[in-house]
Amino acid sequence: MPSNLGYALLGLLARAPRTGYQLSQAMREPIGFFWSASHSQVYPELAGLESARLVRHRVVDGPGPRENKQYRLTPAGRRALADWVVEPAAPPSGRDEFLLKIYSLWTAEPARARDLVTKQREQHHEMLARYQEMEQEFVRDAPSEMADPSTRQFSAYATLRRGLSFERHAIAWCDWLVEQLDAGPRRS
Amino acid sequence: MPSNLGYALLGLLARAPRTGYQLSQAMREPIGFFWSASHSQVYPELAGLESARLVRHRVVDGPGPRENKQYRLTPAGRRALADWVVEPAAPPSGRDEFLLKIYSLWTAEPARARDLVTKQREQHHEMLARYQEMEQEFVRDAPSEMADPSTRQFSAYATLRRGLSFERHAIAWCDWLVEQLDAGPRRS
DNA sequence: AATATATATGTCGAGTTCGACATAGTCGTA
DNA sequence: TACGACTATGTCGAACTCGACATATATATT
Repeated sequence: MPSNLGYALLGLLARAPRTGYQLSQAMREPIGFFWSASHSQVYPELAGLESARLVRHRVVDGPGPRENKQYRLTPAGRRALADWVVEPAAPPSGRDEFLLKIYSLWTAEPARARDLVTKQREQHHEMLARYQEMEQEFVRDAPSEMADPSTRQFSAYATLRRGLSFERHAIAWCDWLVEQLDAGPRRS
Repeated sequence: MPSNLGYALLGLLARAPRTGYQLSQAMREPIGFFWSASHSQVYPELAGLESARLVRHRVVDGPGPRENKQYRLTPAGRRALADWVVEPAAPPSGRDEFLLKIYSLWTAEPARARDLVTKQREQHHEMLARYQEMEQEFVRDAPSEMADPSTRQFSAYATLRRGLSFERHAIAWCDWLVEQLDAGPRRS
């Protein structure tokens, strides 16, 4: 049984054949927005998927110095992916270093605390801008597929839409927090 | 240098002295909402913090069968926590199994895809209800501290507020997604 | 009286993840 | 022509994480 990373790779290969290097790049972006992995994880996982007969590869020639192994899904791989997709997902273990800091924010100097939050707000703003650019690309390149749930473009757009919503709400929350910090201690 | 888990424990001990068992429970809830860890991680980490002189323990008697080690922060521990809090947080590695499934949703049968999303929506709804109960507890127990950023209650409320906002947006996104799935393939 | 659950602290092994190391050709820039 | 960045595939070790195992008393339920 593949790991989540394995299914991420199967999901990419279901869209198009790719080399290990290309898969590694795709794991940075766009998959990295919700599941990241470095190339040192990708290559062993890919070997595992092949020994489980879920993917196959053939050597093609490319610009690089090494042999290019292009991977594709097998019918069994396609089935494994479709079965996994509809199984309920485990609740996210939810590791957010920033929220962990916020939980202890009361121990910090107020001015430094404010800096931390405004810096985080800026980062969310940058991510939002990046997502908005990606949204424009969808509108440009695949306006009709975006509304058709049976297309790979729709699935990708759905994840992007979650990112947009998430960043907007994170910014609003940062704004609220800065407001509270600026108001300071108030005895009622 | 402690790990993030170490700082989570320091953050709990900055609020009150606790035993390893109590810390393990707190890592489930409320810390678990943004940073989870099982007791098998807590005990070794606690030993590490002690050898770094960031916490100290003394044996007290309790209801359990074993000795109760009650831990507290040292001045150095308090300093280490306050310094860590205001350092910028690393961007979250963002591992969301559900979004990974959504990225491959187009490979699934429409009816099963719909089931998956509505089930996820229900889970978000349950979490929202839980958070709302916790919010009521804040209003009941510490209405004045909630507005004072220098209190531990404010910090905890700030994280709760993020959870509330996150769940509401997640539900709205699920609703949008179900709507799209129900509309089905539309050729324009 | 028996059973299950909570208290309480730990160890162990398997799996996951990350950064660093290794190798080497191509292409654009200074 | 030297340098860095990109292409391309892989290994290695350290750290992190999780579930299972181990032990043993107090309390509540059946």
